[in-house]
Amino acid sequence: MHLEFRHLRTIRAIHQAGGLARAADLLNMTQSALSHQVKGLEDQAGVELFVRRSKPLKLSVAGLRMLKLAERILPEIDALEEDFKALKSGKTGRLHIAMECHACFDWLFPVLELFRRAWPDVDVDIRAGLAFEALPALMREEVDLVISSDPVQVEGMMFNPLFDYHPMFVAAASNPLAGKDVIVAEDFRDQMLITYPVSRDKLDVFTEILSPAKVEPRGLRQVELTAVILMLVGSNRGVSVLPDWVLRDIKSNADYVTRPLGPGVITKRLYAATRVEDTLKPYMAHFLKLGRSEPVKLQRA
Amino acid sequence: MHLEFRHLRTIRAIHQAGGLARAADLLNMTQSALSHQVKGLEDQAGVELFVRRSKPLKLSVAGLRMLKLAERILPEIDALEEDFKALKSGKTGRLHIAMECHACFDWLFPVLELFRRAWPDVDVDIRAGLAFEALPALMREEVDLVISSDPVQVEGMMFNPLFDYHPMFVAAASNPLAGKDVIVAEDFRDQMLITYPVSRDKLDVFTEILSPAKVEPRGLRQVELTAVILMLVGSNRGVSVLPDWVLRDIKSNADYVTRPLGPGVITKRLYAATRVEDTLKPYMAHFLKLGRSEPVKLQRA
DNA sequence: TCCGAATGTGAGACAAATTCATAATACTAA
DNA sequence: TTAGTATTATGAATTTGTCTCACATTCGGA
Repeated sequence: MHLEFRHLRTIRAIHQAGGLARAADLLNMTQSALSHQVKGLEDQAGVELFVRRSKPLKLSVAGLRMLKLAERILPEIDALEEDFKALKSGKTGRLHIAMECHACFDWLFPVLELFRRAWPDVDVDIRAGLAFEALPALMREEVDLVISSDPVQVEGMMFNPLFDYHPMFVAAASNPLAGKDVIVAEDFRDQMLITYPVSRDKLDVFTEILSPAKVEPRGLRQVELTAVILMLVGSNRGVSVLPDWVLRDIKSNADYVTRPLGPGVITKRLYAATRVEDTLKPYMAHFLKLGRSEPVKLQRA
Repeated sequence: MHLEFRHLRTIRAIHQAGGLARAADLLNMTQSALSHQVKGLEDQAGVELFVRRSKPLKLSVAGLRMLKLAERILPEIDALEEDFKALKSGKTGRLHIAMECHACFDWLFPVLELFRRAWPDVDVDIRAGLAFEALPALMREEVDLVISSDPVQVEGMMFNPLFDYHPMFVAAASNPLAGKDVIVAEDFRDQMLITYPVSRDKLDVFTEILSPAKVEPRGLRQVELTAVILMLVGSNRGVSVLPDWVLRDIKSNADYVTRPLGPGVITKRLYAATRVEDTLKPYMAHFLKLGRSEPVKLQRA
């Protein structure tokens, strides 16, 4: 049975119009075409859809069954078209974010809260699973935005700068290094270093300080959660290097000391990588704007 | 946007098969045709339905939205086809009955009870409203069966005989006519006659007795319900003529007398009129069988 | 950088849907 | 009944759309 949407519309129109000729008008086609179509449909279905004995053509039992289907399905099609229209105009869409940066939760969450309120119809998600390669996933449209501090030139991708930050040294107030104003690579030799569980090329402390100086810390410990890292640091089980925005809460805490890394001032920039065709979408533009301004405000607060 | 079921099937197949070429196999068409179709669909929708960057073609966000629709709608289509198949094989259908015979409730109800148990999927109804013309309604498929005792030759209709009955005279035991063994037309001259509220040509007492003899009863009273007629007769407010099956309950009641009409024995036959094309449907055949056998059993009980 | 697999393109064949003109049929009102 | 009107059916020609075939293109991995 070769049913088509056309047929459902026909059934509905004939029912509404109460007759074939009027229905033909409704559907902008000739009465003849409708007659042919109806006949073909009945042949296909092998069932009489209409009562032909009476002149203003009327639905039969089977026809009514089909009408019910039509009235259930056709609005769904319209809904789909509405959704597509919204998609095209950018009112709706998907914003699945992959973070290459563990500590980014801290500012990303407040930003996403603001975003959700402005774009309730956009499907938001964060993929913290750093196991997979974020940029290829972005290309494959498995995610729509990647937070990263390592911009690369890739066709079809765009690295939108968000804000600058400084990797900061953090240790317990009781740690001997608390006496120094600036921490340099050599200072790590006697320390247990606590980092997120990612490869060294994703960790500022290695890329900016230790690797260039070819210094290896006394020991290394990998911890998932920022709060746990701070706890361990607080009890002097090790030291760490974290973005400054993470440390705003403990700057005024007497148990900790935070120090800039040296010798020179180290500044890093965070980027949001997107597919070029997405960059112009209104909700994406809005998210980028929030991602530029909000974290800065947070740092000041 | 010119969506068709074909497209929904395509979306689903591509998702299932995980690629355009494999999907083409699934749908028994060339990969080329699918490619054309998909392109056309995307043009129509104005939305990218697929991620083309990676080679085994994959659904995009919009594509997934459409997939959801497909998975909701396609099973419904299948269900419809199932229903139609069942309709064709006659498992399901409609049996709306019109009665030209008021008293038929008495045997029809038990018959319908039996029928409902055997054909639960057939939509059963009785239209007692005798206001409308039953046979034209049958033709127009407003009803599917007409109980009648006046067979007529009509193209496309069939009068299936059910059973024979005898119109019987009934009166109060105190009525003078109780003394007679057989009641003839002249006997009605002094009586108040109680009938159903239908035209004379539908009443056995007129068609069989009074009209031929050109006798008019003393008075006429029209009452809707059989039980009320019997009540009035019991209190000797009038006499009546009813089919014998209605009177089986009062045959043994000392308040009433029932007498045959004369001079000759009067036998009438009840028919079930159907449209010829319905007559072969299994459920219809079954109903006719029940209509032939059950009322006879009832009369004996 | 090359190979193989997967998708895209264009022309022609074919099927299906539509239209126009007209016939057949049912309803309505006198 | 019957004429008149409204409604549906039919047939042939035309248009539209979809498929296949053959070939071009692109992508991903060795």
